[in-house]
Amino acid sequence: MVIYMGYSKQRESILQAVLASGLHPTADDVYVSLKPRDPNLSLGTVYRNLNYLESIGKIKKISLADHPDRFDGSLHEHQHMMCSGCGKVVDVDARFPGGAPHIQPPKGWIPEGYSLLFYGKCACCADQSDLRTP
Amino acid sequence: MVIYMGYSKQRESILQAVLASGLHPTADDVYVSLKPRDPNLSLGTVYRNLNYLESIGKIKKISLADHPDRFDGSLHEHQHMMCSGCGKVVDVDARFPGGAPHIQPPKGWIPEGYSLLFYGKCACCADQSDLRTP
DNA sequence: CTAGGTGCAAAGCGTTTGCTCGGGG
DNA sequence: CCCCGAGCAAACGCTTTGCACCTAG
Repeated sequence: MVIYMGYSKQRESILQAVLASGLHPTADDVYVSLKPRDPNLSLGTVYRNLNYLESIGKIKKISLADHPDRFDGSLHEHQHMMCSGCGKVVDVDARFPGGAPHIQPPKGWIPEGYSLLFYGKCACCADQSDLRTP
Repeated sequence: MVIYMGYSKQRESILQAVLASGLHPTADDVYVSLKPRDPNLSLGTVYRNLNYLESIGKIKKISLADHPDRFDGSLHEHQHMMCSGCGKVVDVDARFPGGAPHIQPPKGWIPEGYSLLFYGKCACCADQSDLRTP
């Protein structure tokens, strides 16, 4: 069942790849995972479709400083934590004891939202730091 | 008075340019602002020094999705709001009624911090949207 | 004298885009 | 048939880097 218009085999499998992976794949992750089954697939197509799928709200893009963007098929409100070592991203659910972050917008500005990203070291990158600094 | 070791005229003026500008300049902003007084200055040097100054904690880097990084000479705890139109960044002070954002870190992860960025439309970009969609 | 910084230019990376061809409806 | 979308490769914007020269200490 195709829910959106503008069908193509590639678009379908790119969406499925993001939904299936619980790992917030990068464009290249998606490309690499699909390439074996579809040897003609091109990276440009992956980028185009990921952006398209984001624009129609079927997936979300996670922009990360100094790491390639990642994509997320989970549309419910949640936050992410990124490993500052390897760039891996996991879901976390944040508690805001006093409500969501809020500011007094500067004069003349129209607030649109905020982005909140936690960062830290994942288990395996933490281990590596231990080894390097014994 | 030179507070840090490893002095150079360029490094000094790059630091001063960031401190003097209240506008969270990009590397290129700094380059353009200094070029007239120092025609031999190269963009690579600006990048190198901005990164160096950040690494020793004299300035902070603000990473922004889809816009060049910006640099901030204000070291006190504060937040930023970025215009989704033109990329301009202003300081805002966020109030967290119940304390700063907090999460239960995933098993094995070592939390390091978080980044919080508000976004919206600045006065002049908001005006332009009004004109385009009357 | 020498350690480190500069200037320059080229390369790097992730991402986007122009063009032509192909396949779905 | 027609049009959207794929494939390919080149271009893009920002940033980093290799190398030879220069400069502060």
